[in-house]
Amino acid sequence: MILATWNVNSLNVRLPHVVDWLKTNEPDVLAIQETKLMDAKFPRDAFSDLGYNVEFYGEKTYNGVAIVSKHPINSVSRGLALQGTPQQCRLIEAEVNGIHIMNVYIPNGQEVGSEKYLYKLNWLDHLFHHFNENHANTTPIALLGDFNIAPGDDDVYDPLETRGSIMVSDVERASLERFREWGLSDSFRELVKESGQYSWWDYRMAAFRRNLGYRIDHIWVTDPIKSSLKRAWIDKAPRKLERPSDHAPVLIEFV
DNA sequence: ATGGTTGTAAAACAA
Repeated sequence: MILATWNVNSLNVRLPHVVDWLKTNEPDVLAIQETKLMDAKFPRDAFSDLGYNVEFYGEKTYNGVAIVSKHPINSVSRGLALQGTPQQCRLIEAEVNGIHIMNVYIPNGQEVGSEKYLYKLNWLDHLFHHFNENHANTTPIALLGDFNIAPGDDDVYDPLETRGSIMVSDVERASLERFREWGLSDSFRELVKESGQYSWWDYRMAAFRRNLGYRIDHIWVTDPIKSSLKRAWIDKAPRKLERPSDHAPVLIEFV
């Protein structure tokens, strides 16, 4: 079974890339973030024409998530309610092949200490409580998506230059570590130990060409999946295309 | 510290 995650930064613009990529890679499940599409405008047919089912949760201009799957998508649930703030479309979850798929677009946070940063930490708190209340770490769960956090110093191009900044700060990392303590493992790091492996490169400063990246897109899994992991990789090919997303797909294979 | 780029959508804002 192959699970994948990809922040496409506008499904409208990226649909040709996504369709080509699905044809080439044929994952069982693809979790998409930043569709930036209202549900009424979601290109469902583009996926069904390829033999994929799709469930989505979107809004105008920002955010938006979708689960694409060869298999039936059951028990779909959308959203994460935070008191006092309007809902943003950042979470969609479902059962696929006996696996609980949780597709997240964790807030970027903009700058450490900003209002958006506090929202990011608050959102992570709510996500963690949602885990504690609704799930057991003995069941097959994949938490995947754009986490907007580089878990370790090997996951960023320059740990000294970026130290303490957004996606790297100790507080963000500590918030994410709770999920590890709860029973999730970073599947990529279970299998790949090298540094310099990134999933996001800023559009600016020729960051991709210079490999000035961050590994912020993740597939974190519980032990039933971890114990059968075969492969984990980042597919940089779509990042090299004309008009690419700033993120590359991340994949795992397990039996 | 600022700026560099892309997407949305029509001037900023988010990333």
